[in-house]
Amino acid sequence: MSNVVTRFAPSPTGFLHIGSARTALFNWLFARNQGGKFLLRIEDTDRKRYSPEAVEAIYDGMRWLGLDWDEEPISQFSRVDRHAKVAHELLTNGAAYKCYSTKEEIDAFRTAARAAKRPPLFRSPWRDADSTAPDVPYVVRLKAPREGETTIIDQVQGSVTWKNETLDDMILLRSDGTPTYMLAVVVDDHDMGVTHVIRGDDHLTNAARQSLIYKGMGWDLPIYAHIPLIHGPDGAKLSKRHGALGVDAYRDMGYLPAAMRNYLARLGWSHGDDDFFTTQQAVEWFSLDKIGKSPARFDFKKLENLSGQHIRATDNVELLQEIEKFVASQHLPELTQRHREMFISGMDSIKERAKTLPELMDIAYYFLGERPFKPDAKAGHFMNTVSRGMLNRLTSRLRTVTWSLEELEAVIRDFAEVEDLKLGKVAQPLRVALTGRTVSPSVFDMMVQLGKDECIARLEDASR
RNA sequence: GCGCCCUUCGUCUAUCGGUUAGGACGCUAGGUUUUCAUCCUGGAAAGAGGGGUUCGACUCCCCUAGGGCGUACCA
Repeated sequence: MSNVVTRFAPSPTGFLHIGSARTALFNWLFARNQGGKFLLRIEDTDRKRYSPEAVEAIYDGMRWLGLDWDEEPISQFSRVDRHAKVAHELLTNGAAYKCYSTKEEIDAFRTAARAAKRPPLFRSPWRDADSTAPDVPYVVRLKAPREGETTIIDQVQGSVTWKNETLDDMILLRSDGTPTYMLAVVVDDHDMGVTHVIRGDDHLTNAARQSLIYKGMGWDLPIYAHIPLIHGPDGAKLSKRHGALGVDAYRDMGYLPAAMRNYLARLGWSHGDDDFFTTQQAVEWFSLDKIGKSPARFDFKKLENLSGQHIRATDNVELLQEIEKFVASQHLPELTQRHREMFISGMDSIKERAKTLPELMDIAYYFLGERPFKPDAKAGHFMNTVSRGMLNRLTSRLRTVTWSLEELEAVIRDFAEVEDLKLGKVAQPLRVALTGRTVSPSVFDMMVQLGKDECIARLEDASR
């Protein structure tokens, strides 16, 4: 095992955001590719928003996506004492200072700065003051350098430089003594031994600011990789109005986790011209330098196509397991043993007709449903006195058939010839009689699978 | 406002100075076919704009435009 350690650090917002899921996937792929560790940390310091259910939702999403993590997840909130300790160390070694400015003073400063067209970065008067200070609440601020520049070497963004005058003295510890996100992230990443920070590029500026904390503590910087965000189909930031935001929504729509991983990985990362690949291949191929810098738009059509390809490529027994998981997650009636057997025997012909699990189940209606199979609106057009008569004659012939695929096909083709009909003219009413629908797998395949008794019974239902 | 990032077919992308700019999704014209799919064959479709550098730029540099992110005692 290498020393690579990556982490995924979501806030428990109630669901696993699809964009976060991709970030998690990249961290997971990199760790697995390197033979390192992939850790999970829940950023639950905002207690107003915290709930155990929200944390569970993150785990659920991760499990569904098949992103397994190493070691126990870390609760950021549980580490507040450690964060405060680091803040005080920073205070002691002069890398931070106590700031007694009130919110009102800060607001006034910003308003004035804006009016004077100066940067609204707050310049605390306490930065260079004596530590002999009033006995009132204070915040701990980082004493950020005001001269020179800070450069972040990023595996995706390249070398990015900021003038230090554009970086502020950010707050490390709030006036109530709790740590801010900026401090907590740095301390946790360091303590967890994180070697590679792979996260959304909305954090790029934060990397520069956070690097100053590392410097203040004399810690080594992790390797950064800021990946571009995912946008909606219209190019705008992915939001509620684009629909499906959480990975649970994709599970509910019946996409295969493998397809999801494939699609998400391909959004912003490439391996030559490969579009369709297994998770194992993605793990083998993954590298940070093949991640692009521009944001990608979410394309449902492509996801759907990939989902269909994965369904077709999945082993039948495995696919049945996916169906059962889906059925359970949607609280649908459990499959019976007969259903399972029918799925296995008919899978080859139904799986090439479906792009999602619900579609798969819809096509399986011919054995999931129960007799009698009443024709739906479209199918009804195929049932009339003429077709019923034809079907009756066919039924009598079928009673003497031994029901092998070859014989069935031969008999029905011969029957069509005798009736002076094209095969389709026989097959379509037959399909309707057997399934009540105009769309289904091959009638020959279905008949063999359903068995003679069942088919004859359905034909008799239809003749009434 | 300031800072940083981005810009190849409608979409995801390949290309790492020299290609008829390739693939995939989608679209489209056919073929296979008992329906629907699958599958097969073909087609339309791109370097944001303007300057440089160079024998030669999609590729390197600058400017413009457009988009994104950041600029909190949120994370």
